[in-house]
Amino acid sequence: MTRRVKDVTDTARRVGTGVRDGVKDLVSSEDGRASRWDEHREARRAELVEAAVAAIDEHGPGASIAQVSASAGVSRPVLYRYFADKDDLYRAVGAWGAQQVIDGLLPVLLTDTPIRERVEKGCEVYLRLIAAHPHVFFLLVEHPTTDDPLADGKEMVAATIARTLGDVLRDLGLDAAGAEPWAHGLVGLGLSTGEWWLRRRTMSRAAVSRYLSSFVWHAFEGIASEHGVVVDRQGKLRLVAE
Amino acid sequence: MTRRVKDVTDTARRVGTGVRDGVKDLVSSEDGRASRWDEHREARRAELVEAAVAAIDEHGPGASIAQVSASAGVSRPVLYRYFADKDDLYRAVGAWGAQQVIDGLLPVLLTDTPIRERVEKGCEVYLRLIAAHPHVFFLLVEHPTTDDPLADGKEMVAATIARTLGDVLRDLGLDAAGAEPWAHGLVGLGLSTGEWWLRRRTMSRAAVSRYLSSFVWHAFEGIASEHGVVVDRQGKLRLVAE
DNA sequence: AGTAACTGTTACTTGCCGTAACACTGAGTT
DNA sequence: AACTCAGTGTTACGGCAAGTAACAGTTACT
Repeated sequence: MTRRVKDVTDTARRVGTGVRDGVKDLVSSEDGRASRWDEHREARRAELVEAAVAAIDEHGPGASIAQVSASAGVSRPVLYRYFADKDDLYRAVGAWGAQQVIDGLLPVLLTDTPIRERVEKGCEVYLRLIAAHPHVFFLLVEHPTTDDPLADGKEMVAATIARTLGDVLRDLGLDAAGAEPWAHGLVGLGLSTGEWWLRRRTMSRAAVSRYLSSFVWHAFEGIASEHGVVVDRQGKLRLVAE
Repeated sequence: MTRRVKDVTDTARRVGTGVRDGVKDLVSSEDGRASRWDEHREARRAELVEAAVAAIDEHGPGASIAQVSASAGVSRPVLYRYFADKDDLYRAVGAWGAQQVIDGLLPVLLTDTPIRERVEKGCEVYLRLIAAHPHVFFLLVEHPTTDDPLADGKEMVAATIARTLGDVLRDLGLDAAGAEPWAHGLVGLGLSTGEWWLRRRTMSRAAVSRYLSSFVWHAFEGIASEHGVVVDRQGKLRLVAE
């Protein structure tokens, strides 16, 4: 797995004839032969990511390209049409996993039940999700982070959390600079706790979930209250005079 | 980097003649020609780990065996006399880094200044340490975790924290089962926050340190107080009637 | 009809890990 | 003093997995 960061659009370039690179994006001069594949590529990429997920489920996070392509039922060069290299493919898998987590988590966090309940439910959901694809989860953990929040799984999740957390803080008129470090820290907290749990399995999901959520919750509440924000009896945040 | 876990003592076995495996550890029958190297091996291993650290500092966490051996001034096969494979070597590097962290952290955490101060100081020290060898730190982050707490860096730190945290909880007569998940979570929290900081460098160390320590501190205090343990004015823990 | 952008293949190159085979040194054994 | 064990080190090889080249077939737009 190389560390080199490649432009995601390389895939397109690799195939291009070079002739069509000049004045090209004028609306009328579009060649239908070029554009008709645009959505197909996306679909195919997604399909191959699914195959990769299956291969990783089966062979572990170190699954080779050969195993992935076998799982997709094609030969290896095909993969290289859609992904610049192994790293690119595995980053896409990471993004897939992250999306799963985000999709599972956001709805839970954005209800208007008491905050602590949301945190507890969120942990529960999170643990359930990672247990569904442990190997993919390990891949995500181990995979080197890139700086691109769109490509890297951990970054995707962290960015999402940072955004929503920042919103909350700003709404309360608090310093929002902490959103980023806290979000990344939170992600790490989840990753390591999850990894420990999945590897050891020495504790029920419910139990880890309680420990995890109490960690998160108390950190949140403590920080809030230090800045004059308390949680009232309905479980809502409220700014009180300091 | 293979995932296979190898017995650390393989190195010794690989060289053994096979004849001397039977009744051997009787005190008198020791052959001095065998034993005289025992400490030397340790020393050499440590020396090679140092070289690996230097190579990683220079070439990044993906440094090849060739680069490490070059940095040590020897040829590659030499490395394989002391380390079963690349994974073994890099695990040793991880252990080295973890030891740095533990050595730096424990003295700070075990003073008897107010607890919050210790946490803050600890974060500060931690961030300073990882900034000294960012690439080694990244290696540690990415390196797949093994189940052996003696070999894996993250596990080493987590185990240490789990032990001391467990002691504190037991002293207070509280449920200590949370020590493990919390310790691992704490490690992840530190790893991810550290990684984010080192990669982006968008915030001063002092600032991250404050955010990190407030996260940790409030989690700690909140959990404690939920179980009837408060922090008094001297910053000491005190069990109060519930 | 012609062609652009795919579908896919087999066979190759390259890079790096890990090992084999061999020569030398120096302290401990006999 | 002769022997031998556990080291020191080398160069050269084998093998696996990533990534590329080169080539053949298909389908819808021009």
